[in-house]
Amino acid sequence: MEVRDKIVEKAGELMLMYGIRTVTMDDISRDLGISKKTIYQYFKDKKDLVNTITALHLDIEKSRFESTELRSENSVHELILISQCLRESIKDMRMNVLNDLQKFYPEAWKMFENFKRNTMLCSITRVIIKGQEEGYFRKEIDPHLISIMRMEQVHTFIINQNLYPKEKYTLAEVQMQLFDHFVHGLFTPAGYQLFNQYTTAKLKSNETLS
DNA sequence: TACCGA
DNA sequence: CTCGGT
Repeated sequence: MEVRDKIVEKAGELMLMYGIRTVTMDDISRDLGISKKTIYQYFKDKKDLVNTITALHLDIEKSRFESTELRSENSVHELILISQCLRESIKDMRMNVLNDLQKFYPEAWKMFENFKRNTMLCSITRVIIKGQEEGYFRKEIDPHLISIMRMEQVHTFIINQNLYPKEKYTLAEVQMQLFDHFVHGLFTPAGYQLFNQYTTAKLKSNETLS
């Protein structure tokens, strides 16, 4: 494996775990057993390294969002897959990391915002349109408006954790509630019925697992 | 590894 | 003093 890739991999791992500012260039080089000089042969500065890691991370995320269309049987199923992607990508984001990006790495933060406003938004908008064509989602829904609302809703509750009592709910629980509320405003009776088939099937498979 | 400067 | 950068 290329030295550059090792740097990106290790730095990304450390920064995801401990936050960006708490991981120093010394930490990264020590962990890899290389000199700082070597890192600076591949990256102009720390900002450059952070941007590279962010871009790579978002690239992987993007391909996950773009895979839902092929993997899904219908729009209701795809909506479930997209929400899984959403939850996964939330799980990967440590609040520490997002704050550091927002405050000290504005370029990388912009990448995140673009990702949110492009990839995630497009996925949701597209699945809503598909669902309307298939008769599972209500025609009265404006796909563009409602997908923006959904996106902002998800994001607001990540960024602003003091919106809900943290001792009472986990972020995952909050997001599940929001998802449930969202889909039930979206479904036609046929969509609702199909959705329940998926969720009860999921419960059964969980029972066999445990 | 030592060192400088923010 | 800490940490990015030389």
